[in-house]
Amino acid sequence: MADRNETSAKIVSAADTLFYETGFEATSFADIAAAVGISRGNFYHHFKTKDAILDAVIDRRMEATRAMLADWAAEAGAAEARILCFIRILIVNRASIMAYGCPVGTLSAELSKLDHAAQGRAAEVFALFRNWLAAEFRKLGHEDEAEALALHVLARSQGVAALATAFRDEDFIRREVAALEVWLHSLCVGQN
Amino acid sequence: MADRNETSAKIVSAADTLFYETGFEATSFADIAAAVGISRGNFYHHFKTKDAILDAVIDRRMEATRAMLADWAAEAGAAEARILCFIRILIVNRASIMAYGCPVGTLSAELSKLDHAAQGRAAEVFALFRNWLAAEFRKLGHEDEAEALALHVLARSQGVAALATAFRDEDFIRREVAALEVWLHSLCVGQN
DNA sequence: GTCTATAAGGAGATAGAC
DNA sequence: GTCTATCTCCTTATAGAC
Repeated sequence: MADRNETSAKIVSAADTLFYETGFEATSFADIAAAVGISRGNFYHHFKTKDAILDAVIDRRMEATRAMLADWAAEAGAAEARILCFIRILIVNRASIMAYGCPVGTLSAELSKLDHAAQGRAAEVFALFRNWLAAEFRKLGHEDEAEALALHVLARSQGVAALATAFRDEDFIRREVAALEVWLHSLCVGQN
Repeated sequence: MADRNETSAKIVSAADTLFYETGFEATSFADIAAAVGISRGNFYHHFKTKDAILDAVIDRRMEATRAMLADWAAEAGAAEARILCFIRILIVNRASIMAYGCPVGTLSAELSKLDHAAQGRAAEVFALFRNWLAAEFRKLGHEDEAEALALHVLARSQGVAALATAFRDEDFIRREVAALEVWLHSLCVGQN
């Protein structure tokens, strides 16, 4: 649906980046068209409205997230190692996080303020992480608290991203990631 | 500076609310003028540019934050009780946080994406909380870690606000606040 | 200090030629 | 499938009457 052809895919890819780096509202059709290298007129052949592009961008992010979570499940053997993959995105993506925040959290926040129809779909990207993390915590033996633990990790990582953007402090990111690793390990002792 | 007269103060107050509830970029002069009940023309008599209103709004938030922190310092005796005042804003303001997020964090995030000149001033509101919290942690005897602990509490509360907005989950807020209270108390044992 | 009227430009969106 | 030209609406901002 999102990648009917090459030009459509390029548009969605450029919109994805621009929505992340400058925001949904602040990104104009002209900006996306310029990034792809097509005219504004041609643009409307592929997407009728700005909301249609947003839907395609969220589709793209859903797919990319599913692929990333599947990769982590394939690479790392134990649940603790898999959850560590999630926590360490903060380190891997620290440069873009300090500049633009978390793509999931900032889009969700912006759409909430705009009272946009797609805010529920944006939260589904969050839900993908939440459900994946909860499944991993269940594997660690935390059946009853799995959902709460998943939300806790998600919240900690969102908070780190928010402050990292405000203060541009890389040491802070590393400190918080280290603290999260200690916290996670304390949950695994004797249960892994 | 911000409240030269009554109309100016009304404009800044209305802009403060609108910037929070719908975002800086998405709020137009017409929106603010309509909220105050004045014409767009009159508007420019008080503020020449949109950035000038933003500066005044940040000034207003800085003042309001200083006043709130001073109140907490006056009300609550021990450092633990004061820090609890901060943590419990999440409960007190849960309705608006679930709808629009944290006013400090969401403005900071939006200005970062816009690469706006005022993003540093928006981060100063964060710094007000950080410095105040750090001072309280020092009183608890955590001299060396005071800054790190302050950033940690700030990050936890930012993360809770971000996910509360995405999932509109009040129970989640209460759970995380309870966890923060336990964490804080563990830092106070034998040192308060 | 407040208003109406209006300028100048950019936004989303459309029509139709090639 | 891509383009240019255009439409309409809304934005920030100004001019000038009262």
